[in-house]
Amino acid sequence: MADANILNAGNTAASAQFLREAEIRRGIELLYFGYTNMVRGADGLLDSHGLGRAHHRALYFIARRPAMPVGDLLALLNITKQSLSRVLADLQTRGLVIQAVGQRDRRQRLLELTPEGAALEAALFEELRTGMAGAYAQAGQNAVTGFWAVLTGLIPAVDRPMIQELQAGL
Amino acid sequence: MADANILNAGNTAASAQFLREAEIRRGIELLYFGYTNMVRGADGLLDSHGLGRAHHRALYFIARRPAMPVGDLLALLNITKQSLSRVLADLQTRGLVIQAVGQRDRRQRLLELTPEGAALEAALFEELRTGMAGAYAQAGQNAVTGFWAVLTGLIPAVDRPMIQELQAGL
DNA sequence: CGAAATACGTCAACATGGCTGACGCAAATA
DNA sequence: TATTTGCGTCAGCCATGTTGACGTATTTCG
Repeated sequence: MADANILNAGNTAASAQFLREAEIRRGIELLYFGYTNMVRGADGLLDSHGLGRAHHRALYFIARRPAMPVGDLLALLNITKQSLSRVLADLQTRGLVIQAVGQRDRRQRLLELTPEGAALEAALFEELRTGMAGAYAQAGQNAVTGFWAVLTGLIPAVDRPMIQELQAGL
Repeated sequence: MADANILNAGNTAASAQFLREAEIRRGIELLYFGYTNMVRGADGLLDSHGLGRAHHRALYFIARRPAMPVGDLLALLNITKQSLSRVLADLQTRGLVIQAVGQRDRRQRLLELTPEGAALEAALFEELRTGMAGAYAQAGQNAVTGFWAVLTGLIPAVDRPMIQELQAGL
């Protein structure tokens, strides 16, 4: 992160060089292939449970933030409540997720994983963990820091607090 | 990249520490949000042309590798030819893509962008470029190198040559 | 207190972009 | 010449996103 200040301290010539199209395209492509390969890692396990990627995303975030209200999950997933409702209905029917009435605000429905849901999420996470841990180990800690920095920069500033809250204290 | 050797030279205790779950989850989440925000950047322009993300992916790769045979594009996109055929039919109908018979192998159909297709791809690329260039600039060159390294590690080794060929000489 | 806003659920219809299976044809290759 | 390869196509299905319209319980505000 400190590098940014050093490198871009008014050095527009170096910036222009640095931001050449080929380097941008390389980033786009690696991001595309890296992302799709990561999520593909869990497809087999999802399939064996009759679930899809949308279910995985919901399980993932509920595991990450237990007692999350439906509205917060909607904001993270950035989909409509109608889309989410199908996914949540599936998960509840299968006994993987339960809802509790909020205590502070009784209109809220707080989402929780059942023990079975937690077990499945853990198994799904393990599939992702393997790939990510391998990539981290190959690249080294310094690279991981850069990986985080660039990805953070891709997220609109308004959305960053939401994600920081997700990751806070973990 | 050299860091990896230094950091992981048989230091299993440090590795275990380094690969803690929280750091894995952070990577998963940033990769998810970073990827979705990047691709979302082009949605407006795609919409205004009546196209979707699948069309964008095809346009992108055809622009990247002119005269690419259909089979190569299928391998990059990792979808079925039936799925791709719908997308290519749309693009050809709109005059954005044309096919030429291969000279070496006349069974092949080599994909090319028309001038209109190239113009649209350039505009779509500009949407992505803005976001990626901003992230690169914020994070710094050193971070970008780490970003590439981690993402490369997420791609199965068998697939890497295909992507390197895509990026070769650019 | 009463009105308005909020959090959530639901029904219905539709679009996008994946998938499988089955066939056909022209061109290259064994 | 027989087989394999590269590509196209018809047909149907599935997962997951969308819009629009309503309903209900609860909270908040004037």
